[in-house]
Order: sequence, then C-alpha cells, then structure tokens
Amino acid sequence: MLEVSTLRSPNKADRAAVVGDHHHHHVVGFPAPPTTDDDDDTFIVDDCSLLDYIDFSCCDVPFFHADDGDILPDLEVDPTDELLAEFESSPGDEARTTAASTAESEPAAADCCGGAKGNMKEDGAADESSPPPQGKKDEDEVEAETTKEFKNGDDEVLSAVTTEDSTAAAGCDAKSSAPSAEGHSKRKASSPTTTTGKNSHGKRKVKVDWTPELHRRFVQAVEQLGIDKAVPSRILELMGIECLTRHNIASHLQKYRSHRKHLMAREAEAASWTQKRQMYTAAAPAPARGGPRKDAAAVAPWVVPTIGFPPPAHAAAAMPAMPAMPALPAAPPFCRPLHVWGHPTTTGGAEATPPQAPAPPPSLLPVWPRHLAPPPQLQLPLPAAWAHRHQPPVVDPAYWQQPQYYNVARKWGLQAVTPGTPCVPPQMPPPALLQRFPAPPVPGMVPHPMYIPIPPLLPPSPGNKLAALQLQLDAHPSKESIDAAIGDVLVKPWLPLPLGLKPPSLDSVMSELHKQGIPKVPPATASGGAG
DNA sequence: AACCGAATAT
DNA sequence: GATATTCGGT
Repeated sequence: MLEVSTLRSPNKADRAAVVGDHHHHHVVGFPAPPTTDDDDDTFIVDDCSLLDYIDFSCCDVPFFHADDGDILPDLEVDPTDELLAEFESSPGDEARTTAASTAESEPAAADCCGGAKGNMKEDGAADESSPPPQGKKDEDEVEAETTKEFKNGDDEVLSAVTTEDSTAAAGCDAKSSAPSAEGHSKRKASSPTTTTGKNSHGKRKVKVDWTPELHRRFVQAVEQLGIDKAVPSRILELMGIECLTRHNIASHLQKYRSHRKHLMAREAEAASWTQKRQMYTAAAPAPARGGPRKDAAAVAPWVVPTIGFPPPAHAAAAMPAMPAMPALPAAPPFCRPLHVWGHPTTTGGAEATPPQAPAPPPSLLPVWPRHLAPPPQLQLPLPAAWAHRHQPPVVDPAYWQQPQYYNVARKWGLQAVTPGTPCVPPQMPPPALLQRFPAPPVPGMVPHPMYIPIPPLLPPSPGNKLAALQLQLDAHPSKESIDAAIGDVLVKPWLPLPLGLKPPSLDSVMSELHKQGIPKVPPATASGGAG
C-alpha cells in the first residue's frame, strides 16, 4: 500500500510514538489490499506490478505523494503521529489545516488532471506580498509558477496555497480509497519557520516528488541527450512535463550526476581493490599451515563477511564441484518498488523480471517490508538453520541485490546491474581503472574463490608489504568493493599476475585446501566455467 | 540575460 | 536523504 506522503517532521521518535495506530493510515492510489489495517504479508506486490497498480490514467505523470520514499523506509511510521503532533503543538496551523482538509476531504475535489499534474508538495503558506529581492529570482519564480499546473493562471497566490494544497493532495489522491487521508496527511505541523513554507521571496515552495515514473522519464531524457549534453533545459523539453521547472530538473540532475559519480568511483575502487587482492593472492607463497580454517576466512576479503554465515542452500549446492560459473546477479523479480529508480527504457514491467534469475529466498532480503515480500511461488526453500538469519551470507550474489546495494545502482543508472534492459551502455570508469584482462585462466586458479578460503597469509611484518596491504584491504573493504570483487571474480576469475610473481602451483593450492578441509577440486572442473 | 552547476539550505 | 534555493561562473 502506499501512504500519503506527509510533510512530516523528520523526528522519527515523534512518529514512533503513535506507531501502531493503523486507523489513520492513508492509502492512496492502490486498490485496497485485503487487510488494509494491518501491515501483514497479505499484500504482495512486486516492483513491476507496483507501478502497475498506480493508476496513471488521469495524470500525465504519476505524481503521487504516496511516493516511494515514504513507503518502504518508513514502514513503521504512521502519519497519525504527525497529526497528533499537529493538533498538539501548533494550533495556529491547525486552523488553516483543518479548513483545507475539509475541502480536500471531498472526493469530488479530486481530479487528478484538473488539479495538478505534479505531485508537488506544498510546504506552507505563501507570502505573496513580499517582493523578490532579486530580479533574477523573480524571473525564475515566474517560470516556476507558469509551469506549474496549479498556478491556476491568474489565481491569487494566497488562494493558490489552498488550491495548490488541495490539488496536489486531493488531485493525486483522488483515486485514493481513503478520501479523508489527504486531509490529514497533507500537512503536518512542522516547525513554523519551515511549515510556513515560504522561501526567501515569500513565494510558494513546492516540492516535486520524483516518482519512479517521473525519474524514468528524466533518465530517458538524459540518455537521449547524452550524459554530457543533458542540461536542465533540454531535459525539461524532452520530458515534456509542464509542471516541472528547470530548477527542478537541475536539482534532480545534480543529484543524478552525484550518484552516478559516486557509483562509478566505487566501481573503480572495487576494481582496483580486486586487482590488488588478486595480486596478493597470486603472489602469496605457500602459507604457513596449521591455521584453522576460520583464520583463513578471517583474512580473506571475500570470506570475511561470511563469518558466521554458512552459504545459502543454492550456493552450497554449487560448491562441491564448482563446475559452472554462476550466473551474474540479476535483478530479483520482485524489486523493491520504493526508491527503486526504474529503468528509463522500460515502462514498469520488464525491467525487474529477468527470467534467468530465481528469486532470492525471502529470508535473504530481510530489509524488505513484509508486505512486499515475494509471492509464495517465488520463494525458495531454505534450510531451517538459515530461516532465522537476519543477515544474508555475503557470498551469495543475491545478497548484493539487497535494496541498499542493488537498488542504488539501479536507481542512479549503473544499468549494468539491470540485465535485460536495452539502454545506453553503462558509464564505466576509465579503462585504466577498469582493466579487463582477456588472458586465459591461470592454471591452478580456482574459478570460484568466493567460496574457497584462501590459504593463510603471511604474518604481517615490517618488510612484508603484501601482508600489510592485505591487512589494510581486509580492514576496510567496502561492501561495494566486495560486491564488485565478486562480480569480477565471477566474470573473470583470472587476473594478471604481477610482474615477477609466479602463480602458485595447482598442487600447492590443492594441497593447502585439502589441509583446510576443502575437498580437492578436480582440475577439469576447477578450470571450467571461465568462459 | 539566460543558463549551468556546485554549494548550501530546508 | 531528497529537494529547493542560492550563488558564482560562463
């Protein structure tokens, strides 16, 4: 279900105070699940279908206050508390609020098209009397006002406040099955300064909800223009959404670029890290024996996160022989709908259903809201011993499909993680940072080191730079780095050996593995799967 | 003047 | 963290 996004206080503690009072849940835009009052598992919807649930028919663009951001991250949050806070703490605002809510609560007022095409959030009243200090800004304001649907032409700003409010809320909530929801959720008592909602010029401050669909359009435009030529004005043109302003686009574009940059930087870091890691692994001579297997795991980057977590069923099943390279992580068929920035080139359905990717067991996705759990038919059996795990084994590629790792990339355009989506090639770091080595597999290199503890490393010593490096790497391998490392390993288990270093012989590797209780892998299978 | 983008504010 | 606004540069 979707809850109306409220201009709530960021103070989660406040909201938590009333968690549990489901009576005031604001459901909008979706058919009411069987049990609307309970956050139970009955309402199952996947990423794709979630979009389908949204009725965009009356809107040019699905601007919803029931935005992604408000659903998943704040599942436990009940907007009611905000209401309570409002009534308790800001009687002044309440007058206006109640009045507005009354008007909005009328379903008749809900005309998605008529009111606002945009899911603009109005932060507060406007003070139209104060002239803008800067002429430039004045122009911008004009632009904004003219482009916004709820400008209502020559409507007075003051009236626009209520109008805007009602249109933004009721307009999009029109389809809502909770008629009175918008009234409550629309405004909440935040600090008077912020809730007054006026910017420095006393103009309306309207927030744009960048819904997945809206973002999809955005990215589509950006890709169409090219990441380099994508400027707000052009993007705005291509998007063709009146209610957006160039500033809205610019702001979003800024963040979009920022995220991309961030992701690529980490990708580069991961690649670099992987390379170093491989260098050391290859360079490390036969390790001292006797160390328990746990120790080896403690120093092996890809094993470190697995401490305490046995591999999942499907991973374990593939371990003994390790003949085939596991498929690259694919988008789970039930992608989290919120804060998942759908791929621009897909329209809400195809992106999240790669046929080759079985759904990860639900227990591997602990952060997902229960009501968004995968359908039962997609749930894989899991060993009982694993059923209780709250943290998935990192060795499982599915782990990296967790929203916090997977969806971020999806959202911000590293489309490489969304298989099957026809789109512009992902922006990759410079070749220098992402070296690909088409060299054949090195004999003796196990193609799937993820699941194999590497031999114990040399004890750190002043002269042992490799050991020092290892420690450093082990100390702070980011999950993203590990993720990328895993990806690298999966794709190309071989990496160039540093000059002057010789790879360990197959016998030595196998011998060491055997000492540590790992059954020897037949060379035929060990070298397979590289292609 | 218009626009862009980074920095900053909300 | 998301979005808006400001500000300096082009």
